[in-house]
Amino acid sequence: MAKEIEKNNSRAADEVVRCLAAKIQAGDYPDGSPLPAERSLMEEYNISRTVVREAVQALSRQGLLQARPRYRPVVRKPGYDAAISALENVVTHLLNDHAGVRNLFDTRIMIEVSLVRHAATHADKNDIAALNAALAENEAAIPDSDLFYQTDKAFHAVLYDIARNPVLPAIHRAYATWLEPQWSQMPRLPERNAENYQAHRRIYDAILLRDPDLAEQCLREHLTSAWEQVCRTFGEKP
Amino acid sequence: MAKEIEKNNSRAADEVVRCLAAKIQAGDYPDGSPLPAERSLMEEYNISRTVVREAVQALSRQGLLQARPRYRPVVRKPGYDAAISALENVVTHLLNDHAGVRNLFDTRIMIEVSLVRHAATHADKNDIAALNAALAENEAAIPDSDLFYQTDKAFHAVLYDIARNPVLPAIHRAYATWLEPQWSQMPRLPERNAENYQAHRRIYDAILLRDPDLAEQCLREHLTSAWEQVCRTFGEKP
DNA sequence: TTCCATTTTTGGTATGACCAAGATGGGTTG
DNA sequence: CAACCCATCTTGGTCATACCAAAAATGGAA
Repeated sequence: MAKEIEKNNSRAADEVVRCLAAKIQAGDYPDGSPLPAERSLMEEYNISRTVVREAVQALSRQGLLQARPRYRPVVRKPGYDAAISALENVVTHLLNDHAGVRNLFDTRIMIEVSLVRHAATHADKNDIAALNAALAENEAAIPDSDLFYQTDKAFHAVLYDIARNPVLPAIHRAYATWLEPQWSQMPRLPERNAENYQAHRRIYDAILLRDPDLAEQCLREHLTSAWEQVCRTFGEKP
Repeated sequence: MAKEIEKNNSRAADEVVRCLAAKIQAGDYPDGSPLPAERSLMEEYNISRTVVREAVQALSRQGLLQARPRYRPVVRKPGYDAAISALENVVTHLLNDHAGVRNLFDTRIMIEVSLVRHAATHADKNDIAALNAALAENEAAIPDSDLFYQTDKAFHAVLYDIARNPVLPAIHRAYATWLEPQWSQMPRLPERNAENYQAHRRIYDAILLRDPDLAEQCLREHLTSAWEQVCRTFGEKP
């Protein structure tokens, strides 16, 4: 009851936001369909267009709507990727300094260490097969740096999939997106690719051996080496 | 050059957003100070108040401004907590179903496992002392469930601090915030507190023994038990 | 100096208008 | 008949203005 009083404290748009969000989640309106026109929402809720636009803007910034500039906002049911995309702007600021990148990269190391340990103890035949396939494509792509980058991501993606937690692949995509600028400026050489492939293979072998400690060690060496490469490229100290 | 054309495609507010964001990051305007009044921004940028408000809303949703309903927006330099708070709304939706909560909780287990393993191998004297102190307060709070909850969080917080990565404490606060609703509905009994305290102690002991595997096992048992408690409370299957 | 009442400032909302770019529909053309 | 093009309507983006209520500033009284 105190709650209503607090909320009464201005913010007419908030109620509309909640209502629309509820409707989106309830399936009415369906995912992928355009939102009703602002002018019709405005009379549906008995509010001014100002408020409608504020609500729409809020929802789109939350990732529940995809609002291209001149087009009708499109409903996008909230997924883990939507959550991640909400972070994008702030993360951009945090990545402005080297320490920020380092901190983010450290969390990636931490997570991937967990993933390979988990894989080394829990991976089933299908997981192993997926890793193997990714590894093969990775090897085949050594001469083509662009393609190698894709297969590199794909190999790591398999690791994120093994845990069967839909949050993790979203996190992986986030890392890939956020750290992309760093990577894209780095020189890409086939010999470097071969090195990375060997690292992937060692990780894979350790998982096959069901040795989490070894897998962790290999993964750490792999990512640490990648980080040192980044530092050399940007002339920063590790 | 194509970029300008794309951006010219509407979005007058975006430029203002970028400009204001830059000024915030540059220190002009200083952190914690209120933003200029809308009407003055409006003449500074030669735009209508509509656009000013849109920009302010955008910035506040990104966490660069803290905009209470009726007050002047306050500048808040982007930190890791700001990033997390940007997630809040979407996460709320994701937590609507049991599976979402489970997925989130699993990531917490994963992260904390990494943390205790790290602590077991790298914690220094100060870290141990901090853990010890948190543990003592935790024990003392067993009879008082509210206080126990605080000290419980504090104990886990120490774990998040040991890795010396500012991202992690922010993540911890996020978990605490997001999972709070689940916890707050659970019965809090001193005997349950005592159980949790014992679990904390076992984790601490394992860290003291420098045994990452044991620490991981204790942590897993602790969190798994907590999860089962949640499931019993809400009548869900694990 | 402290405190309260008044005035000013400022954020929240409503209206109405205009523009330009998408969406629509009907007529023309191959 | 289908593909194409232009006139038109629709709709999102922006602006200007006005009003209200709450916050902040101000000034006078105790």
